[in-house]
Amino acid sequence: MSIYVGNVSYDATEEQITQLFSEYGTVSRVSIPTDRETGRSRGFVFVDMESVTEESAAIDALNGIEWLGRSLKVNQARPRS
DNA sequence: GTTGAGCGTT
Repeated sequence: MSIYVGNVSYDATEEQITQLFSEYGTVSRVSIPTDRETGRSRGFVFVDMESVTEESAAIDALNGIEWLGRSLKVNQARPRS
């Protein structure tokens, strides 16, 4: 069970993501995939929490909010291919 | 600037 967060600012850090999501539960993992060539954030992150209840709460609360100047798109993550 | 890795031949 993990959360996908799209449209995230390139300036966002794991720590900032953790703090944001910790408001709604315990963050067990944060992943910010970076572009292999440029080393830059790709503009989205993945967050895992300790229970589906917490994840649902976080998705519900954070989807669509403005954060670091960007409008977050928070969804249930798709499985990695 | 919207879904994570790896470079492996079952």
